[in-house]
Amino acid sequence: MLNRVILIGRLTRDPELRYTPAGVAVTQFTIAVDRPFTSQGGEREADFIPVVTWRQLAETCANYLRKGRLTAVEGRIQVRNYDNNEGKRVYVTEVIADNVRFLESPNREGGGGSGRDESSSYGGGNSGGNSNGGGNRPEPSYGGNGGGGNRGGGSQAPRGGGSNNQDPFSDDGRPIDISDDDLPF
Amino acid sequence: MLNRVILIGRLTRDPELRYTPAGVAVTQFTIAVDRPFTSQGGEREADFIPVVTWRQLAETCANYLRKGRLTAVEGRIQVRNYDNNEGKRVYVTEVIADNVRFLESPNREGGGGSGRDESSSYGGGNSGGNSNGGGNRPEPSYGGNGGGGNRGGGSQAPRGGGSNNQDPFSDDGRPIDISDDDLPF
Amino acid sequence: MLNRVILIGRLTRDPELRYTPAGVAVTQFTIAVDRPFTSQGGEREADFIPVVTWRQLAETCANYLRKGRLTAVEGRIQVRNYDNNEGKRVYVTEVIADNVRFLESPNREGGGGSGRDESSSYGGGNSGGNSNGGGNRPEPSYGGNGGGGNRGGGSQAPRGGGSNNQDPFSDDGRPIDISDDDLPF
Amino acid sequence: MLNRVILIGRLTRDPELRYTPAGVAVTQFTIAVDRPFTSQGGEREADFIPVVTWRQLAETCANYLRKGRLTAVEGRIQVRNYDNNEGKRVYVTEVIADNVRFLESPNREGGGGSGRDESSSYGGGNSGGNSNGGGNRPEPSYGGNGGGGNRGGGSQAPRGGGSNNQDPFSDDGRPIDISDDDLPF
DNA sequence: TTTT
DNA sequence: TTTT
Repeated sequence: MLNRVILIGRLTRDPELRYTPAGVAVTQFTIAVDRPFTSQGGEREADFIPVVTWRQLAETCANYLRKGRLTAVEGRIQVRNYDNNEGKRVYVTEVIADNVRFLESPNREGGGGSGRDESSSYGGGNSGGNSNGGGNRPEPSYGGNGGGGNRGGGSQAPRGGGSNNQDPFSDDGRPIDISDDDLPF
Repeated sequence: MLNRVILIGRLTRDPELRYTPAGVAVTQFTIAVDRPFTSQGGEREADFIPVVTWRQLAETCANYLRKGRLTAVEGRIQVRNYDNNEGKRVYVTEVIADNVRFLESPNREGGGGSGRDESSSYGGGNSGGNSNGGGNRPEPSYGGNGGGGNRGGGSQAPRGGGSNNQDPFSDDGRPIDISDDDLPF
Repeated sequence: MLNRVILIGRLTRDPELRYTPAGVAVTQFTIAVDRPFTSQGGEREADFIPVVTWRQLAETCANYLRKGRLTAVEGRIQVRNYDNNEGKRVYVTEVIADNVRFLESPNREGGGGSGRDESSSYGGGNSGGNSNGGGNRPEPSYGGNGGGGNRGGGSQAPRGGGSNNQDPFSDDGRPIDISDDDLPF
Repeated sequence: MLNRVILIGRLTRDPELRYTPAGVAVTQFTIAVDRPFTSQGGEREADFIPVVTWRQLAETCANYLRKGRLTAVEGRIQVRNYDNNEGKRVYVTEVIADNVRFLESPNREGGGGSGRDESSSYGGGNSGGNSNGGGNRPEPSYGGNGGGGNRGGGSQAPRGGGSNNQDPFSDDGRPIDISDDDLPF
């Protein structure tokens, strides 16, 4: 009856933008949240928490978030389940975000792409960007059966390079050519 | 770097109290949290979210929470992983609670046990109980590899029936005789 | 850039429904939230936190909340200020709620009105009602010094009579009806 | 019974460190949190929310936070009241923080002090610092109507002067020279 | 009294 | 001005 999550952490990879068969944008990424203590062995540990965003927020996240970027996420915990290829029920827990805050500005000098150097200095400041999900609509579903998630290389998720344009469709933005079975959610 | 969850929902079963080999109390339960919308088919859906509490809070939850009870949980998301018997890595997501609020008072007239009638009328009011976890200590670990979790019947988790005693040790409270392999986390 | 509050407490009075000059519904109430510790004198203390809801949520709160009722509130902190009659700036801090959970069902036997007996026993269960604010729109303002919205006394705010339309307590009130086989744990 | 606040915003000034008569550290600062919408006049607005931290967390905040810095704050809402010099009751709402996250590292090139240039570029990255309050202890009080708090001058409030011990960042941070009469709490 |  |  109440389900609220707030996380601050860093993306473990570039976000992945997909589209449902009906053309709804979905972006998935994982954020690493350091635990507030060290393990018994003195190790610094983190939880790796999968995050899903939908529609306009999905487009914005795909355009402006990158691996390593510090990010605040607000949403709710969702537990999906599906039967895997061995007929065994698998449970997947994700945070469905309705608000994402970009706590670090992108590196304007640097080029695009997921492999770029993240260590160069900041030219501007950290103004921080904001992005809100819509209202309280349910998210579209995929019809139940989850799946693998193809993670090939390349530029499947269009990203707008260093463009200043807030329009998520300023880059190609068309549905990617992957089968529904590859959708990881 | 920040990881906060607040849930309100109902227990799907009575909580399960266990002890680590070192004698630390751990209580596990699942709360069903209704989603704020219905599915495409108009169905009322819920997320079933596993919750873990430790030490004193574990004892209190085991003593005062029961199946169906409305409960508020505050904590953080933790993602554990272990390799299952087929050598495959399994990820388990849980909420590690440090604050649990009992939003419904126990039924004083009713007897104890997990099968009792929950529908009888309230004699007093719903004053609500409170229980806080300790500080920011790390939780004890089990050494990595999860396992099955024996869920036999009966009264493995001592529960104090309708006793008015706040002391979680008013019932026997001694470690239960189960092997570590039975620990569900 | 992120502003999130979650409170559970009891109404100190019946909620007050007003309307802006433009006819927008606003409901104000205060919830008492017990502090998690006692004062140095061993006293049990509480914070009295003003809450404001708008539009549909305002109507629902006015209809279903009453003095003493246990309630969960989700929203954001807002700090207004205005110049009082002495020309001094006054700061007012409120929680603008976009989600309110009714954690106690109304007493169906009892009559309406703010002075009714709250001590009678519960007939059903506490299924809990839900009510969400709309999207992310800004709230209408009063033009500075609060107030506005005239209403006589009496029954302008219909209060949940037996109406079934959007009654958050219209469901049967039993714990969620799911067979054990559906439970994923 | 539950009272949780999470804020992300920027300090409007340098934090102010004080000590209670008993020698307990208290740091006060205000964070500006941009509202998620513009006013009817298209203005970008913010809420200015006072934050209070105690003990070790107070020292750390005084040492490492500065005006303009992006910060995450976790805590609870507290409403104090006292009678002012005209015998009128005044209510003060603050967030008592038990967890503060430093989302921007200090400017290593720049000098210390509250008037320094904040616009120069970052040399490193934004690793972010962390600081947790203790457990669930009540905060020391000032004896009701604010004020008080004597402390000698000098270096009781060291501000990281080069010390390396648990310094998330390091800058100059000398004690502020303000009389006790200026204490707002 | 306010931050970017 | 405060709730249980």
